[in-house]
Amino acid sequence: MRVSTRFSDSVHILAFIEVYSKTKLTSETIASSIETSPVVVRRLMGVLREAGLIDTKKGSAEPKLSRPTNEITLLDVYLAVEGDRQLFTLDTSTNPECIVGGNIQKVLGSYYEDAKMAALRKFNNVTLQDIIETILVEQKQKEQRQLNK
Amino acid sequence: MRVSTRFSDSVHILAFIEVYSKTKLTSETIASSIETSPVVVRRLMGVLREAGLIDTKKGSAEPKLSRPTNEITLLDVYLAVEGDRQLFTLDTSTNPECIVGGNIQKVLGSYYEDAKMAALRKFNNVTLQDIIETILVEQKQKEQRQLNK
DNA sequence: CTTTCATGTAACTTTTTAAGTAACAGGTAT
DNA sequence: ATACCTGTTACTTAAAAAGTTACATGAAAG
Repeated sequence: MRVSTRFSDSVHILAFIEVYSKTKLTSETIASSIETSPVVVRRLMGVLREAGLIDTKKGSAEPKLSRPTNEITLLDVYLAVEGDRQLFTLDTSTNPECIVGGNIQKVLGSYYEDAKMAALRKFNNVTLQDIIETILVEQKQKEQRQLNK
Repeated sequence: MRVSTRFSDSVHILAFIEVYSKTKLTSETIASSIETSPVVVRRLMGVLREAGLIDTKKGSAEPKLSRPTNEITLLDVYLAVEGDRQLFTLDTSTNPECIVGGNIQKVLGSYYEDAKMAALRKFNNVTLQDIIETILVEQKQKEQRQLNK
């Protein structure tokens, strides 16, 4: 398949809404930062709205975060857009008559779960505030490097 | 895109080779346990061979593990088939002129790396021997449940 | 030594999933 | 009332992996 960038783009949208909260936040504007189409942005924002992460009003370009940035974690965003889709993909059609084929799904699946959980725990410890603050620090460094030239 | 089951299928192949080491191990036989085509199996086995996990001989249906099962980890298999592909996908085309678009890749990317590393560390602690022993225990439980009916 | 069977590999097709595009009904606001 | 924007549907395109076909070449048994 085409690799999904929905998680990545959703974090982008949330960070953008916060960083540019003083400006006009049309799906067009946000799309130009992500370099995608406005429809893709509106679709993702629909998902984020349903997950209770943002508030939007039809017809009006004023999306707002539903909670402070330090109360939104990467895990919240991940779960909003990916749900409980498996992270490592099990082959779910294996021969049940075979010792290996008949048991590997359950066995491998549980190790996959452990690994996924380890990753999601990391995401639960990172907030949107962390992301934004780090972005702003990176930006200042970048500007300083420009000046030093 | 279609979701890849290569990691899953590769573990399947390795476990199958060990569990059924006394039988004739054609790509056809292995494929019937995975419920896929022999070509897919041969392709994956090619990858596993290049990664030094199995030894095969052209024309002869006698694949062998290159190392004992307790010296092959899920991480070895994962790296063999997935390489260092990103686990969580960054959107790599964002607007560099924007504060968010210009920095989010680096920032999010590093959190993605942390999460991926946490997952891979789990995989590095699980050996093929663990997988096989657990499969065999599951199988015995299954057989016992049959008898109790 | 030839027949049978298997591997390794290339080329092509199909399937799947998400992104991109077009269109539009219905709010919002000046 | 006019201009703009969202939310949503339907359709098209793109990308990646799996499935399929085909075949050259090696192995091994009679």
